[in-house]
Amino acid sequence: MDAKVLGKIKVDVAHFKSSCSDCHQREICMPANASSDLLNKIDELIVIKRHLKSGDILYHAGSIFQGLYAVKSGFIKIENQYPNGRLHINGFYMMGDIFGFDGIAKNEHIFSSIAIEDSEICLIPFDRIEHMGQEVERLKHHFFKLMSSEIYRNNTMMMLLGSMQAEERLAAFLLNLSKRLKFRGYSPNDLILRMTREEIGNYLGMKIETVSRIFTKFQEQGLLRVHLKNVEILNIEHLQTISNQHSV
Amino acid sequence: MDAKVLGKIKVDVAHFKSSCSDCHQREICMPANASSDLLNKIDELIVIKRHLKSGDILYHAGSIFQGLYAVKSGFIKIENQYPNGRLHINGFYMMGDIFGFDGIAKNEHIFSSIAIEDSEICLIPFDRIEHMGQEVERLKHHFFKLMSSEIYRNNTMMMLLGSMQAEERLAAFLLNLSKRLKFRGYSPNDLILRMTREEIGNYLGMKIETVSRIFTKFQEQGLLRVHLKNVEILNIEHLQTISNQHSV
DNA sequence: CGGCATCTTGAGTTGGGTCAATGGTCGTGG
DNA sequence: CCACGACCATTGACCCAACTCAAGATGCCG
Repeated sequence: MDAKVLGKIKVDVAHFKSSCSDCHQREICMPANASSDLLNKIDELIVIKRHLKSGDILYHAGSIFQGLYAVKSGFIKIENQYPNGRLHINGFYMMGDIFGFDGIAKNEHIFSSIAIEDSEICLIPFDRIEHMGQEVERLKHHFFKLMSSEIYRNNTMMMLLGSMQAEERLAAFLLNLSKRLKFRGYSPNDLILRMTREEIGNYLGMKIETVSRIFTKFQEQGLLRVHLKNVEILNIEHLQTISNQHSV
Repeated sequence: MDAKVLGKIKVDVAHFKSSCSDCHQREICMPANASSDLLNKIDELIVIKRHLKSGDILYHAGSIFQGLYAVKSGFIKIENQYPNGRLHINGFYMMGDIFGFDGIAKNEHIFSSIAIEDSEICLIPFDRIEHMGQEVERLKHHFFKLMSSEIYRNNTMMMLLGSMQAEERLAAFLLNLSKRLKFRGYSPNDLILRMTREEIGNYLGMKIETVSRIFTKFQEQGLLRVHLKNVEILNIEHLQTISNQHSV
């Protein structure tokens, strides 16, 4: 592994410091507390960088757990295929996000991980971290925090799925994407959806037709300008109101 | 702390070895791999045992994170109060379950934890574990596994909330309770619900009237015998069919 | 025994699902 | 460059599961 690659990876790793996995409504971002020692340590850990094409499967349910993954570029979806044939998309991960925690419990993955556009992914071998002892304690602690955030994020999704109306869900989804893009230095108003309407619908627990209808409605209300995967947010405040409106 | 108390705690701790946090459909139970050294180690860690009365708050959103909790007896619900006033019950924890992971991310709790019947709880101070070094590596690893299981459990709930019908949800809920009771050596057919219809409804993303109607319907179909909080499962296979039926 | 919380049941309404048809976009290959 | 086909998105008409509102029933506790 040459210095240039190491350098690039170091950039990835920087995202660890402030990875904001999927914050809905409340902020759950990590404190920027990783020392440069830690970063060097991680350089030794991140051994594999993989390029995925859209549709490629990174791992599927049952694959042996090798470690966690950091998204360098692109978009990844995590989905769960149930024995009865049902499928649920668990989350979308973008640059700087870390995923793969589902593999820790049984040492094999429970979900599947699929690129929804061409992506670059770094593997962080977990067992190596686990056996490096004291030095990487802070890193481990960070993983605990990431998992805890994931649990919080999940709860937010449960809340969304369990008690929000379709319009609120879509508004929350768009605001979440917007926030994550802003966090990464992009415009919070110009979204390019990397997923299909079908995937959005599955993620949000609604049908593709409903997703489509609500996009149209939001556009008619002047909240968005929608053209297929390009979504421009015109009135973020109103969108916020919608995502919170059905109180109690 | 006297020997008797230590002894009692050791019993709690045994649940760690095979804690089955909330398995829906697929089994996610932990391998029984804790050595007795480890158990002794944990004895040193578990310092506080608390008795809670029904309705008591163990911690609430914003409380400083002290550690994880193991349920010795009773029933605990975890709920999340949103700024807009909405409330969502995240899960129910019973004897042998470990909860409190929501506090790790920000070093303060994000959810609230409330006893829904008189309960006994053991605190496992997390920072102490984090700073005990190599010896408790396996314990830490176990916590990683528990958190990973929790993430899986959450996903199952998302799936349930996002795409299952009311009858399927209630069937899945009852089967889950049944399985957890069986796992702990109780009859899988005689359930005493510790939560109200309202709490069940909130957890499952449906209204109290719907919960009630479905209980009635299941009873009419001869699947259950229901009398308030006492539920006897008469036909577990049929219940299983219902919870899986709406394939694709 | 009364007061209160919880649970059940009924009647009417509606959000979002289903089914079906059409329209757009993009990649591929002639 | 255009034409074809595959996929994706939109729109309309209809329907039903679950919600809302409202009234009663049941059990519990002082």
